[in-house]
Amino acid sequence: MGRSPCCDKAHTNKGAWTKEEDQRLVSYIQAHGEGCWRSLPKAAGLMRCGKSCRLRWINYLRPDLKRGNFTEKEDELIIKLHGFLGNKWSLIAGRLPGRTDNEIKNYWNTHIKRKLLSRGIDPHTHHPITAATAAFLTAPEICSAVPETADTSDNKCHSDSCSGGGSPNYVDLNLDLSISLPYYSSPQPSPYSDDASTAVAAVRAPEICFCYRLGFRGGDACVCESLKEHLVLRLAIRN
DNA sequence: AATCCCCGCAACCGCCTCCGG
DNA sequence: TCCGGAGGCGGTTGCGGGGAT
Repeated sequence: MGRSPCCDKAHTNKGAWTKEEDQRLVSYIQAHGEGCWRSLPKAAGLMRCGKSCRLRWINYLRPDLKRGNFTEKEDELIIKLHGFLGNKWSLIAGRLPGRTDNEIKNYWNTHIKRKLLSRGIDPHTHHPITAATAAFLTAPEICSAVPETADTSDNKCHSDSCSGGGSPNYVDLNLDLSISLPYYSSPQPSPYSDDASTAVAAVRAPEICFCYRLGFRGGDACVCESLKEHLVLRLAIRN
C-alpha cells in the first residue's frame, strides 16, 4: 500500500508544453482562477497532471513574471538571502518580485555558485574558502561508506568500496547535529543591511519567539528581548 | 559542414506539510 | 487525535541550443 498517485500517469502528457496546452491553461485560470489543481486538468481539457499544470502556471505562464536576465542587484540580494535562509528557494523568491523559486534555484546552481567560488567564497557556508576547505571540496572522492567494523580507532575506512584505501577519514569533521541559538561575542554589523535588510524586515511580522518554539513557556529562559537587535534570533512567518 | 560537448532551463519526482473530515 | 488528500517545495533529470573542435 502506498500513496495514491496524483494523477493517472497512463493518460497524461509529459514533457514540454505545447502552445495549445498553454493557451488552455491560461484561459481556464483567467476564467476560473487558481483553484483545485487536481481537478483543473480535466476541467480545462488538459491531459496533464495537476502538479504539472501548477508548475507550468507558476514558473512560466503567470502574468506577473519578470523575464530576462538577473540584475547585479538581484544577484547580491539572492546571495544575501541565501546566506540567511539557505536553500529555501520559495522564501528567497518571495523577496524577488516576478521571480520564481525554480528560476532562482537554477540561477543559483548555474551562475551564482560559480560567482562565489571565483570570489573565494564557499557557496554553502558563505565563508571564505580556506586552504583546507578547498582541499576538501576538490578531493576527487570523499568516502561516505560506513565502516564495516566497530573499530574506528585508527580513523580509517575499511570499506572495500572505498578507493581511499585507508586514507584519512576527515576526522576533523564534526557531523553531530545540534540546535543552538546563534551567538556573537560582540555586536557585529548585520550582513543583511541595505536591500536585504528591508527585504528581511518585510517578512518580520508577526515574529515568533524561537524559545517558545523550542518548548519554553511564557518567556521562561527566553533571551529574545535582551537580544532584540540580533535579527537571526527572531524568525518571522510569512502570511 | 558535421559532430561533439557543455550549459541552461523547463519539467518531473518524491517527500513534507497543511488542513479538513 | 488520526488519517488521507491536496498543495508546496527542493533535488534531480533530460532535452535543446549554442559554442568549440
